[in-house]
Formats: sequence, C-alpha cells, structure tokens
Amino acid sequence: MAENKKQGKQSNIRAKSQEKILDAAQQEFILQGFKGATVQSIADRAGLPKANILYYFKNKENLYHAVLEQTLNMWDEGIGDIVIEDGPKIAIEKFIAAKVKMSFTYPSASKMHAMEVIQGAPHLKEFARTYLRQWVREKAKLFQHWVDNGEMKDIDPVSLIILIFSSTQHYADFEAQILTIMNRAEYEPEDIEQVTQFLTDIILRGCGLKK
Amino acid sequence: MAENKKQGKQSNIRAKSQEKILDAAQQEFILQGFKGATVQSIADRAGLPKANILYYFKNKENLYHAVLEQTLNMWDEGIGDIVIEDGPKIAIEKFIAAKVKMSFTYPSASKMHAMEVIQGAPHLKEFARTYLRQWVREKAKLFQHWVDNGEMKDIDPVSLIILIFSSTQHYADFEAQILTIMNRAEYEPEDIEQVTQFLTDIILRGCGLKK
DNA sequence: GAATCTATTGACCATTAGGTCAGATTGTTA
DNA sequence: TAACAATCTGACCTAATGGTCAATAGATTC
Repeated sequence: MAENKKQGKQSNIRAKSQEKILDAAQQEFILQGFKGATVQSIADRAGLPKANILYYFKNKENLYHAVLEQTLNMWDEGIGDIVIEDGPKIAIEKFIAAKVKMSFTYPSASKMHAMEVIQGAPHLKEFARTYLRQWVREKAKLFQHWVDNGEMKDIDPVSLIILIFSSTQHYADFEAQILTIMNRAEYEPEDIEQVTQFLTDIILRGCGLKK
Repeated sequence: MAENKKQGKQSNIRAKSQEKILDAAQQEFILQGFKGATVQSIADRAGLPKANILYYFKNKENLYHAVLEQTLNMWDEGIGDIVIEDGPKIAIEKFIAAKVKMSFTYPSASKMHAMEVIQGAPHLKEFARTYLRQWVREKAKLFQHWVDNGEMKDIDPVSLIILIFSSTQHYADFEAQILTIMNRAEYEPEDIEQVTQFLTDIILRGCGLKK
C-alpha cells in the first residue's frame, strides 16, 4: 500500500514494458535458444527499439535470468500441494491434475525449463537444485508413509514422482510432436480433461489404487 | 563389397574425421543450441582446425542436419519392434525395455531430438513428421486389436504410446534434474534395470495386465 | 615417379550482434 | 511552470563468427 503511493503512471509504464519484454524474450529464448535469440529479435517481437530492452535489463544474460526466474516461480505456484490427510489416491489425483493443467496453460514455462535442464541446467543456481531435491524428498516421504501404512502398493515414491513429472510435462514440451502424431493444429480445451483422466486412470491402477 | 574395393586409407580418414566431427558437433549443439554452438567450438572439441570442419561439411546448417539425421536413425533403430503375435504384455515389456535402454545408452541422441521438438521442430522435414505419425498409428492399431480382443483393458492406444515415450525419454533428457533429485553424480548400470522394472510394473498394472 | 585426386590449414573478409552513449522526450512534483 | 527524474531511441563501436580461398602436403593410380 505504502509502496503503491509512490507508484504513479511511470511505475506502471515500467511494469508494462518489462512484462512485454519478458514475454517476448521467453518466446525467443524457446524458439532460438539463449545465444540464438538476439536482443533485436526480442525487441521486434515486443514492438520496442533494441536500446529500450537494454534500458530495462542491463544485458541479455540479465534478461535471461529474469525470464528463468519468472518461469520457476510459475512452476512452483502451479504444482499444487499435497498433504498427509489426502491419502494416496487423492494426492495422486491432485498432483496429476495440477501438473497437466500447468502444462496446457503455460507450455512456454515448461519448455523454457526443459531446455535449461537438457543443456545441463547451466543457469540454475545451486539454490534451485537444492530446493527441488527437498521438495521431492518431502513428497516422497508422504508416499512412503502411505506405503508403510498399507494404503498403497510398495512402490518407489521418487520414481513415482518422476513418472508424474515426465508424463505430464511431456504434453507441454513435446507439444509439436504430439500434435504431429494426432495430426492436429493445436490443443483443444477438452484435451486437458482427457489427458488428466487417462494418466490418473493408468497411474492409480498402476499403484493398486483402482481395480 | 565393390564399394569397399575403392575404399583405401583415404575413405577411412574421411569416415573417421566425419565421425569425430559429428560427435563433437552433437555435444556442442546440445550444450549451446544451434546458434550458440560455434564452428570453432566444435573444431576445438574435435581437435581439428576450423577450416577442416567446413571442408567436410559445407556449412554449419549442413552439419546440423547431418547430426540430426544420425540421431533420428539411431532413434529409429533402437526403438525395437512389436508384432501382433506378442500380445499386449510382451509388447509393452519389449517397448519399455528398448526405450529405457536407448535413453541410458545414447542420452545425447534423445536430448538432441528433444531440443529440436521443443523449439517447434523447425529442421524436421515433413517426411520425418509423417513417418512418426505412421509409426504411431501402426503400433496403435496393434494395441487397439488387443483391446477389441479383450486381451487388455480399454485404453487409448495413442495415449499409451505417448506415456511410454515420455516416461522413458525423460531419463535421458532430464538426466541433470534426475541426478539432482537423487543427489548423485551420474547414472549407474543398474539404473537401467531398475527403471525398466519400475515402469513396466506400473504400466502393465495400469493396463490391467498384472494383478 | 608423374599426374591427379584428396585432405589440411592459416590468413582473410563481410556481417552481425551485444552493448554504450548522448541527446531528445515525456512524466512528476512542489 | 520550472526543475528534476524517468523513459526512449538512433547512431556508433568492437568483438566474434560463418564462411572463402589459395597454397601446401599426402595418397593413389597407371
């Protein structure tokens, strides 16, 4: 609130410009890679002169980091949360539903992240790595608890989480390939429901949580 | 044979150099992307002068296509084949085993392919696209046959194939992330067996082919 | 062993891309 | 409305990169 007092039209302009730039940059980085995306191409896509981009972000490296950070925050928010009270069935359902929705709603975030990881995650700080590891361990502990409690089959929780990651993200990252296979031009809203249904069905049964 | 007659030491040199270049190029293209990989960096990695690279491959674009083609051929060979006599259980087992083995044995091929697809497959010719579609349709028809025959649950075959693609390739493409999660430096030979076992178990049960 | 391919490589060039900067323009505030 | 700050932008510079070329060395063939 106190901050908003200070924000006049200018801060608004700043925020608007930055957002426009970040969006354009994300597209270019995905399409061309870090080196392949030129400041000029980002500028063109954002409809701004090149020097303006460099005015808001000191340099290309800086801009890339900003895009990546935005992406990771989005991933973090969209992943949903599961708690011990859920039990394995609800937990898996929630988890899959959240990740599929993410994949179809913000495919660019997933693609950006995927490219970074494939290239060996050169820009992901140690912090991000440790955070992910902690996250997975924490959730794995929940599943292990349910396994020990006889609420689900004896399945390796970490492998299960990786399976859910991979099968859901794939629809974002490999969009081009899936559309090719299906001989379609783009996804339809119904696809979210269909994919969620399919994956939930197979994986729940795979975990012995459905006959 | 007749061809071999003509191959003396020179053809050997040619083959050896080209292979060395292709390997170096593949690494660089994965690490830096198409634009980011410089001919000089590829030359350095291959231990050859830059001009020598351009002697064997007219230009960078050309070299990229050569690497991509080699990659696709490898994918094609390593995917294994399933036939109607197999029945759904054996087919899924064979399919998963082949793809997991591929992912752990030639992760670079998978990564190269993944980057290309994420970026919208700009270099993949219409031919490669059509080929993939045909391949999937053909295999899907087998699964559909088994479904109609009551040999397995009523599951969408195309979604099943996509699930196997995604869950197996993930171990190659997201190697860096999985190692991070597991807090390990690199994969071990046993991992192939463990992953194959896990995925086969879940997916077979998911398809109602295992109690 | 001369003639003819094939392979190798340093020097060179044109283009492009990241980044700077100074000056113009617009917004803010008192 | 004057002074100040934030935004915008064309012109410019430098380094790096893809690609060419001509000259040299090595193989092959007859």
